[in-house]
Amino acid sequence: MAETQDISPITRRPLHEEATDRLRDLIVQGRLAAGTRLNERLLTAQLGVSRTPLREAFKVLATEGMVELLPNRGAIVAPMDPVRLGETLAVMGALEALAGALACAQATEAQLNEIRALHYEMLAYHARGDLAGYFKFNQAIHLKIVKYSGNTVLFNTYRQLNGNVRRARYMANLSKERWDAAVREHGEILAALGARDVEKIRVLLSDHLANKVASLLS
Amino acid sequence: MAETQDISPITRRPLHEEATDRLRDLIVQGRLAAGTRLNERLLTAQLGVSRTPLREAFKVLATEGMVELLPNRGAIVAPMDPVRLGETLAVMGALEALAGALACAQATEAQLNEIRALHYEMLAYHARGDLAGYFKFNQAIHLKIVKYSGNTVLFNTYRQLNGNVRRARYMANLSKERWDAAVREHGEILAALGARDVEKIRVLLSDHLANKVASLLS
DNA sequence: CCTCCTGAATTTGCATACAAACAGTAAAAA
DNA sequence: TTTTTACTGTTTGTATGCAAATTCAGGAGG
Repeated sequence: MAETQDISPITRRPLHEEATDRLRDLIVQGRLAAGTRLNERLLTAQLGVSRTPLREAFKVLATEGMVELLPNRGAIVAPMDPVRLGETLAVMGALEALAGALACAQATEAQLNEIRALHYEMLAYHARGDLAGYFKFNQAIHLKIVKYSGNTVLFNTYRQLNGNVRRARYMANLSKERWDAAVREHGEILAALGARDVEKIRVLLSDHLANKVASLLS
Repeated sequence: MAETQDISPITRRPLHEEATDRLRDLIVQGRLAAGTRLNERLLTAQLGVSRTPLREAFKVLATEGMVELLPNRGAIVAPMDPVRLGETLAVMGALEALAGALACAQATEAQLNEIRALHYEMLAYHARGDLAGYFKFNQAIHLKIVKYSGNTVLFNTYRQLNGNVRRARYMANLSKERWDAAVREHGEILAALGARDVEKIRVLLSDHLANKVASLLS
C-alpha cells in the first residue's frame, strides 16, 4: 500500500463544473473574445453536454464576472473596459499588499525557495526577451505569494480577480524600460520576503501594482 | 412627461435571480443556518419554482461562498468556521483601507453628509443600547464608504465578503467596552474622511477591523 | 449487540420538451 | 420612401422525465 496516495480516485466531476472550467479557460486564453455571443446550441454541440449544465456554467461565470447575462437574449463574454481593468488592479494591489505581509510571517523557507526558483525561471525568460514565458512565471510568483499568505479567502478572491484581468492581455504593450523595472522590483520583493520585512513588502507590492497600472494607462 | 424617470419599468426578473436573492436573504438572515441541507423538492415547493432555476441559484450561491455543493448529495448552507471568518475579515480590512483612501479623494461633500447622517442614526441606537439597530447602521456606513470609493469592483468584492460574514452574527457577543470603542473609532473615521486625510483613514479602518477581529477571537 | 448486506425509496444529475421572447423578413399602409 | 404590421424561424426560460447515485430500513450473519 505504498502508493495509495498516488492513485488518483476515479472521480466523475459534475458536467457543469467541467463546462465552467472549459469555458473559463477559453475566455481567459482569449479564444472567446470579450463581447462574443455565447450561443447555447453551438456550445452544447462543441462541449458535448446538454443545455442544463451549460446554462449552470453561464450563471457561475456571470457571478465571477467572466460573462454577462442578457435576460432573454443570452450570454456574452463580459467586456473588459480600461476603467474596470484599472479598478480590478487597484483591488488586486491591496490584496497583494496584505498577502505579502502575511506571507512574510507565515511562509516557510521551503515555500520561499519555491518562489525563488520561479523567480529565476522568470529571469531566464526575461533575459531571452520571451514575454509570454516571462508573463507566465510572473503570474505564478504573484499567485504563490498570495497562496503562501495562508489566507484561503484572500487567495480565492485574488485568483478570481486575476482571471478576469488576464484576458485583458495588457502586458502586450509593455515597454522595455517598464519590463526591466518590473524585474528589478521583483528582485526587491523577493529580498524583502526573505528578510521578513513586513512593511517593506507591503510598500513594494503596492507600488509594483501601481506602476503596472500607470504604465498600462499611458 | 415630467415623471418619466419615476415610472419603474415592468421588469420580469428571471426566476433564477429571484430564487438566488431569496435564498441569499434567508441565509444571511440566519433563517437557514449554516450546515442546513437544502432539499430541492422542499425548496421548489416553498419558492414556487421548478428545480432548474433553483439549481441555478445553488450554483451562483456556491461561487459566492454561501452554500457548499456536495456532488450527488445536494447542497448545504456553507459552514462558517472561525478560521474562515477571521480570514474574510482580514481581507475586508484591506479592502476597507483602500476604499477609505479612495473615498477621501473621490467622495463629494454630499456623500460625506449622507455618511454623517447614518453615523448619527447609529449613535442614536448606541445610546439606546439597541444592538440590532446599531449593527444595521454600522453596516450601512461601512458599505457607503466602500461605495463612495468609486471603485465598482472593490464595492462588489467587499459586498460579497460582507454577505458571507454577516450570517456569522459575531456582533452578538460584543462587550460594552468594545462597543463604546467601536463607536469612538467611527467618530475618528468620519473626522478623517471629512479632513480628507488619506493616511489616517487607512490606519483607522485597518485598526477598526483588526480590533473587531481581536474582540471576536477572545 | 454489532456489522454487513440487500433492496426499496428518495434525491440528485442530466437531457429533453414545451412555451415565451426575440430577431429577421416581407408585405401592407402611410 | 418610410413606417407599421404580420409572420416565421431561432433562441432562451422553465418545467418535467428518466437514469444513476445515495440513503435508509430491515434482516442475516457474526
